[in-house]
Amino acid sequence: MEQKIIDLLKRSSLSVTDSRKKILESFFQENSALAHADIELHVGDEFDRVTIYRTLQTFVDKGIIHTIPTPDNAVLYALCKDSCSAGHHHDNHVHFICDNCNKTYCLEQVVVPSIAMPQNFVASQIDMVVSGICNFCNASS
Amino acid sequence: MEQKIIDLLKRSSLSVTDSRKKILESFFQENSALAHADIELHVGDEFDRVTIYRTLQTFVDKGIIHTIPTPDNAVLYALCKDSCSAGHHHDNHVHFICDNCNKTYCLEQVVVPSIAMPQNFVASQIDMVVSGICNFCNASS
DNA sequence: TAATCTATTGCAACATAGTTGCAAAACCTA
DNA sequence: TAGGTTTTGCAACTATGTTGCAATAGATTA
Repeated sequence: MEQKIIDLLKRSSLSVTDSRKKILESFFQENSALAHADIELHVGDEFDRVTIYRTLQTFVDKGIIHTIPTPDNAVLYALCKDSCSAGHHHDNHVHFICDNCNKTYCLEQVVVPSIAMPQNFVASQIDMVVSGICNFCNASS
Repeated sequence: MEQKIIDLLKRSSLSVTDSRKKILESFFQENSALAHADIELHVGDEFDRVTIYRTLQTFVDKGIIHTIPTPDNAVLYALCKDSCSAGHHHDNHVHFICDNCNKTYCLEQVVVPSIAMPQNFVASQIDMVVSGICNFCNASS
């Protein structure tokens, strides 16, 4: 784990610092998307609020994580797959928000469908967010 | 215009007040989605910030407007079509954000496609936000 | 592994967005 | 137009996010 995280940071040409390691660890431990507040909880008061904001921004810039738009306008972050690179995200998958447990997942295997646009509209990016009940909540009820 | 707005308010069993009229007017004048800040600009300092927040919330509750999730997590509001009613929105259309003029439109004629969900995931709502260049910006370049 | 240079962090202060309680004002009904 | 009810404005507060700058930690090279 520790080594995997260090490798990822080096591969992204980022210096390996305690806060970056701890924050990345949060993402590897949870397999769902995290809000800034979730991360603050996870790392405790070991690091400054500002550091977390800046670290998340750095990770987004480097293509390590991507943001997810949600209907209630909370900012969520999730790990990118390997195909993402700095400044060029490939997260064309659907995001799923569970109304029950409130977790957000990347449905890597569900690709956003292409749609027909009206005359003279040109699409460059499509975000698709589905809400409902996730597999874990369905299984446990 | 004035009468159309008053009718809409009465139909929604809301009392007809100056702020509600002025805020609805903003939506009818602009045919794109509006952020809280846009509305504040439009109505000037005639009404309190808090009143605008509360009025928008009331309109959402009554099915007069709906919110639009955006990739940069700004809250946008747009008029609902007649098929919307209190507590029950039918805005299953695609939303479009222009990267050039930065306006957001409801593409009423483009319906969100249904997608196949993975085992045990059940979808109840789908939001689809497309960004790119709108017809107006394409035509004028 | 010590010296140095650069990148990162923490602090403080600030900016913006949104919420709540309560008294005053506006609206609706009869 | 008098009454009760709803809406508004004000003030204060919370949450969220940003910026500049000095101190610190990480990386590099000898």
